[in-house]
Amino acid sequence: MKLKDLAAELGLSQTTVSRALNGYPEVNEATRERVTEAALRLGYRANASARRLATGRAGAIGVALPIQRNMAFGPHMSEFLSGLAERLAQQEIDLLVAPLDNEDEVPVFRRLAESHRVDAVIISAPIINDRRIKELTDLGLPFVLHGRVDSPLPHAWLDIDNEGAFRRATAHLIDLGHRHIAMINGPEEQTFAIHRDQGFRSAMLARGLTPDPQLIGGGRFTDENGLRLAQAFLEMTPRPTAFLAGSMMTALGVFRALRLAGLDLGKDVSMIAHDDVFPYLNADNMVPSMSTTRSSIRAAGARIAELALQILAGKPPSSIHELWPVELVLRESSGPAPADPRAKA
Amino acid sequence: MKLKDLAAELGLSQTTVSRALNGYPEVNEATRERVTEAALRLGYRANASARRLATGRAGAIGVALPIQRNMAFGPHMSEFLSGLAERLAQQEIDLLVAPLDNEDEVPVFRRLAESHRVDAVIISAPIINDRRIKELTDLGLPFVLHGRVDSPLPHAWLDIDNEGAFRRATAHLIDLGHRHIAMINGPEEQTFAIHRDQGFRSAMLARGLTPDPQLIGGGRFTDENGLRLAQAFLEMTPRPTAFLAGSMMTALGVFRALRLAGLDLGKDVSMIAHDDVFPYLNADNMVPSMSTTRSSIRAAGARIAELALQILAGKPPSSIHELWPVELVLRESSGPAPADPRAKA
DNA sequence: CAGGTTTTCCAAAGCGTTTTGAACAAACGT
DNA sequence: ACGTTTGTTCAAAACGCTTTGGAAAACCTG
Repeated sequence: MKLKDLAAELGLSQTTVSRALNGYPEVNEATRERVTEAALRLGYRANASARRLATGRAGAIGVALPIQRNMAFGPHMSEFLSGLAERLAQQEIDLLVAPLDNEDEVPVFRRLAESHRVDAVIISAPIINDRRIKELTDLGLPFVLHGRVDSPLPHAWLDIDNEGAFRRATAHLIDLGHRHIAMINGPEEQTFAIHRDQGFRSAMLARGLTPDPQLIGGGRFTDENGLRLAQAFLEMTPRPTAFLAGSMMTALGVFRALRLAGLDLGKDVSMIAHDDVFPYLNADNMVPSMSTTRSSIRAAGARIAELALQILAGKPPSSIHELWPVELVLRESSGPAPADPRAKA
Repeated sequence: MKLKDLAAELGLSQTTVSRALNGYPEVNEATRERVTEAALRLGYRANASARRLATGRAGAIGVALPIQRNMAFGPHMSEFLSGLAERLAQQEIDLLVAPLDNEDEVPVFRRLAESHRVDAVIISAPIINDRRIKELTDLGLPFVLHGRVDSPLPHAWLDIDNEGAFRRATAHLIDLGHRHIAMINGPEEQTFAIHRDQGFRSAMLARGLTPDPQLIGGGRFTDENGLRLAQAFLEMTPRPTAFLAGSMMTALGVFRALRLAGLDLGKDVSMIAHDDVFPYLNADNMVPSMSTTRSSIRAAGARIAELALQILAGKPPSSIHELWPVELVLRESSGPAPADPRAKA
């Protein structure tokens, strides 16, 4: 069933049928109803490729999916995608997942752009001097950045306030009497990790404390990495009485390290972790329940999709900047520093 | 830069250039080289929409992404997608993610099919009497099923041996002396959960044991659900000395329940969990390390993409059935049953 | 070298939409 | 009554590719 058939069926021209279905004003309301009814009845739906060719719009938005083992964002990705897809579906815009085998997204985006496969792309997790900003600008492919990076080029971005979140979390731990706070950050080249580091340091310095470089580590958000770093930190003197963890996955690793060391979370040691809000891993249900800096990555995805649509509708990317606040949710894992913070393990 | 321009640039016809680029035999090898060189140099890439319109192929494969809070497969999805995307990228086939707001995939697939947006779809997690098999067959939209379900209609599927995996795991626990084994399964309407249940029961019955209905539960793969069920089971008399968990997420919940009950995993109580192999959550790094039935969901995704491509290449779906064996990996969490299995909590 | 094959290339006809430019009728203003 | 809008419809021209059906050129074969 194609447009031609439908038009013939109705005794109308293709033009009129097309316009009726696409909501153009210059068609009689009675005719429009007749057309939509027939389209529904006969199960007509415009061929996506033909429409795209005719309109010049791809009707799809691309997102690069890092597929390597060492990618940092495994569990986050599906939540983020859900958010994106949720919003795009309302507009019948497709979400195109482009796998990245090596870490270089640029040729992938070049291919997408040159073959007119997508109208825009979403990029995530910028590093310092991220090449993608420039390359996409040169390519003329609109994009929204999830995260934030210094760049002279105007571009749309949405980020959460990583700096503020970790500043507040750190300040809270200090208020609880903690002096030796360990920081388990994300991969150090990521700007969000840099921002978190800045938040951590500025809170420490503001209270006259010096961050201990021996208690600062970073890396992928895996349970393994959390375990390894936490174990190393617990061997240090003075031993940290509090941990900041960049993700729930590393927090799980810290959990285990504490357990192995026979330490009681929430009493001997405190922890605040960043929570991206996974439906299957709830900070509230942990034992003890986990204090977190919380921000839904799914909500961010939905909003980013919305922003991408706005850009396609003509809004200048340079006018799109959103910095989302992050909640600090205090639960059982953060408590007052123990009496003798220098106690050995 | 379009085909016409490129042809003009080379002093050739569009036909020849198109054929040269698409690897047709009837073009002089020297000409082909000239063409490919020029295409590369000038950054020409065929417009995807135009090509699709001309060939009638969508050049994309669809997958439904459940976006509801209560979806069962959060963390699995991104791994599975990675697998799919990885394989499809080699063929320059797009992966289209279609969000599902309600649980009914059929209208979504109907839309994809009618608008010729995809050439095939992947469906996952069948339930008993799954409507999708019939609907997709009626729609004429090729598909591969990830999972398995009884259906008179011929169709392609790939599944892991859930029944065998849980039979072996259960048998192993029985061999270790466990008599009261709790089962924390997936959502009961899912066929994989049914298969796992069958494996569990058959192993019990084979050794003359009766599964205790009080110790069998199911539900979504969340830490919360694992915690809740494990806590309930630990209150039963006789108390279970071993747990089977359907996923790493529920296993995390069981971990916590044991901890709250002051029980030592691997000594007081044993556990074997199913592991879909997440790069960010490693059974080996848990404390104690976790015995698992292991099968990579990413590998399954890659293979399923391959099968979908084969179907598009003309292979009959009815000839495509793969049942993957599941490894049983024994680690510290499974040990001999304690001396007095009837000990109260 | 005539006749037949094979190789290499091309013009033009699709693919199923949207969109442009125009046509026709009905309604309007004077 | 007549030009002028206004509302509604249409035929035909894109959109950028693939593919069909030939045709010209080059290469055999006897």
